[in-house]
Amino acid sequence: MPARPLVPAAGPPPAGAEEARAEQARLAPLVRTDPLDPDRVGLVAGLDVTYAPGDDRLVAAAVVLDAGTLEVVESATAVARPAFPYVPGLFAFREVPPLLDAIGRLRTAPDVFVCDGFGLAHPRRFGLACHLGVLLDRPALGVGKSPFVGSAEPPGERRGSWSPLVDGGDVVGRALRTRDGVKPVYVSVGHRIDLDGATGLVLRLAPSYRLPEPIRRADRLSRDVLRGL
DNA sequence: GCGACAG
DNA sequence: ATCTTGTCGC
Repeated sequence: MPARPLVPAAGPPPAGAEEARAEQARLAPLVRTDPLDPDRVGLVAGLDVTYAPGDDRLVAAAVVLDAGTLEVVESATAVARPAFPYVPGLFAFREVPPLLDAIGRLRTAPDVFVCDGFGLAHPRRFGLACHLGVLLDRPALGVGKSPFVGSAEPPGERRGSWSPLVDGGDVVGRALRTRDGVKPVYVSVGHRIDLDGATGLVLRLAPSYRLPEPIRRADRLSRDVLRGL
């Protein structure tokens, strides 16, 4: 028998918001928070999607990097049309299908998936990073550029400082300073990783810029491919 | 009821 | 997300 494929077969998209929320409720209990040592991570995949200004085309990119050297090992892209509108809280239904498409074209199996968005820092505790992580059943984390839910005190000005992101009494993530004096990023657990592990890994992946290198690479690649269409 | 709301 | 140049600061 063949091994379980890295990427599961895509089902039909939800017919509407109600159906999408039901899907989230069904999958959310599957999220696991496991300790993960950032220093034991070998390969990471950065994920991002770029949208065409005029028409409804989009490009999803997955770029695999060596977590130690931050060198690109491999990358893949997928061109698609969004199968779901943008609705805050249902973001994953828009981006997960094309991202799975791109991930399915990789020949390596990354240890951790780094998503442009949130995981548990979500109104129903099931953001993009949780959704993708659960479908793949692989470790995943989310990095957002602005807070989505909850609030956090400004972390210290030095790189590495962080403060808890709290929503409804839950710690759902961290505001993390990746560069001295620069606006923090917001880190949250996606799946099979804990908040300490996610924080440590993001710091390791962002030695010189605000955003982790895997996300920067995926962002650049998806833009470049879209420009060439 | 009103405003806010990842990308 | 996307439409967009130069400019200030390290």
